[in-house]
Amino acid sequence: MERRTQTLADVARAAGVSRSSVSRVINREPGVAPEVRQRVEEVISTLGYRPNPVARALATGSADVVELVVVERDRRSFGANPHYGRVVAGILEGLADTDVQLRINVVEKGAPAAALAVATRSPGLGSVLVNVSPALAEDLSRDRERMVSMGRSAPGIPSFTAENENGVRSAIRHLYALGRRRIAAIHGPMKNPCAVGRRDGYFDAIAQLGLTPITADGDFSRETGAEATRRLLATHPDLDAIFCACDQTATGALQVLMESGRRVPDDVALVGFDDSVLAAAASPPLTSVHQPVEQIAASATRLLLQRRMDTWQRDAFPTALAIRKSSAG
Amino acid sequence: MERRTQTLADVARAAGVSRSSVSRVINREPGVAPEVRQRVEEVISTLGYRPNPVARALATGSADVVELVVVERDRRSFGANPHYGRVVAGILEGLADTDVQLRINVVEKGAPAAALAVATRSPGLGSVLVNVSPALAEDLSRDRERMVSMGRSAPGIPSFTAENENGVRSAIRHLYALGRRRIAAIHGPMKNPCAVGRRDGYFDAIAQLGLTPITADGDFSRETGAEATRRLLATHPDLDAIFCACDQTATGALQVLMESGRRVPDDVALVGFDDSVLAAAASPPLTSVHQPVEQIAASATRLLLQRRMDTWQRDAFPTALAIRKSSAG
DNA sequence: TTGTACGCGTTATCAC
DNA sequence: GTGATAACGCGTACAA
Repeated sequence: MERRTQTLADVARAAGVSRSSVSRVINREPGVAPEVRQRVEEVISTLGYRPNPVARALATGSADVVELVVVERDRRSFGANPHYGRVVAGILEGLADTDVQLRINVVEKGAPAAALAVATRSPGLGSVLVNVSPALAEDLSRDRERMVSMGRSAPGIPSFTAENENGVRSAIRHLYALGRRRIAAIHGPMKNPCAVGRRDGYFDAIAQLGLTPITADGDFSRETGAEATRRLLATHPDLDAIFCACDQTATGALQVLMESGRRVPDDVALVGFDDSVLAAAASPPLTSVHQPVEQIAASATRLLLQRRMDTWQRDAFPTALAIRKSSAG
Repeated sequence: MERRTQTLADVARAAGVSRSSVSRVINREPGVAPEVRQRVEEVISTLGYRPNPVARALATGSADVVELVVVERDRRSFGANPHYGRVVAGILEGLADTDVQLRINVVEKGAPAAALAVATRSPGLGSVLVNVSPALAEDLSRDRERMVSMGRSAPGIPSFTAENENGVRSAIRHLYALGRRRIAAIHGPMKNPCAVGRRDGYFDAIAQLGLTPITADGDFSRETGAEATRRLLATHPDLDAIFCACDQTATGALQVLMESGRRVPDDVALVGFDDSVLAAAASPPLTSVHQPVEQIAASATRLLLQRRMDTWQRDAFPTALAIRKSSAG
């Protein structure tokens, strides 16, 4: 019953050809007689043959693996951040029906040794970089050529990102249309290009609308979102709207707003960025700039899957404002 | 510079022994002269030799891979559920310093074909099952022996879970101590053993305290949490506390409670289960039964890593009540 | 205890 | 166009 899994040799024998020919058929190489190709393909499907990826990896020297390289404080914070769940899901989507595996690498912040360990692994199809600084990207590119970055980009590395500026602009305009005129912003870490883009979008929109910018710095975390909100309320007790650089930050802001006795959205409207599960789960539900993280990750992955990848590709995906109660009329 | 990666043969040559001996040293096999072992180990470290996992996999017929098998509606819902982020982080923790990879398999609900596809992959060290029904587990066990289940268990499969009953009991007692006497519960799906355990814990605690049970059914989702809360408020407008089978459900309940004009915790106290990022991010922050998901996943993974795994191991991890504002004094 | 020789399943380089 | 044959790097009976 438990028949040994079929091999290339089995197929060759059944088709009456050599293993070389079968290999050529499998890899869609030219230089095979049509009738031979036909017969081999039939045998393959009747036998249910599937090439052994391990043997192939040994022979070619490169495995069918895509690596996700994430820089985070530690594994815990990687697991707790909803963003990475979406990234993983997106990569898996790009890998569907592909027999390519996903390998996850969490590089702990400020641990160059770990980064080096990552590089010593056997080479794969390439790496998806998330939250990787240009310096580390430079380091990595010494051992691996095929890389693509989500959001953060280093020169020479193709990057896929969301239209951060546009997304924030639409959010600010939305708040303006609601009658809000004292619209504050809590930024993300300025080492992060996405955060920079969102900040720029805020200042741009505010200027265009003839309003006065009110800002506080943060680092994408809930904690700094809360602190920043306290500072903002102290210095600008009359603000009537807050835009946060990400949903996590927005949840912190929401908690402080409620504590301070403000009603959301009646007194202060609140808008986040990401449209993660946190936005939909908040009370009241958060209006948020939707970012197609899954799509972005899937596209980045598919680029890696290509034999010859265009090193200069840079795609920006459109965002869309998901309007919920936290900024209702 | 770019010297070819070191191989077993290189080590053997440098140490003046045969490849077999080097292989034995690497795999810690007995029957090697101490001095030979010593010398080989030195050469290995000076050369910086690392065994090629691909070649090893081909030779042994089994790769250094742990599979995560998750049954979910689709990839999107996998990525959106904070629980899986923690599971992945836990597995990665269990795999630290191990060179073992993680392969993620999202089996779409009601797609037996997909489940079969999972089974056709090359065998690895074993599989961590999450949310897998006993029937599917039975199916899978036909092609793979080494499996361990998180939460849900099928006969013959070792399972790691949290002390669901105890966790809920402590939550209910906490609410009772706060003076709450009309404590409702929103259950999870009864196909899920964890949900069953939490329901049992609720009924048990309620009975011990001499209270009357007030319950509604749910499926761990935010949506059903909201619906169930509406039903509960309609039939029991005087309830003063709700326990939810998971945090997602609790966020739905919180939204409806706020909509209905109830104050949390003043009018109705709320407690969730999981202590996920959703609990800490909610407004007000949710009291929740902390479940050491990462630890559980790491332990399950380490069991898989053992050469001979005890098939009858069943561990239940203690929970701890994380008290926050939603059930404050 | 140590070494020889072969197998794992595929790709790649040659001749033919 | 096709088919031997040698890698790829390692595990492992078996013999020495």
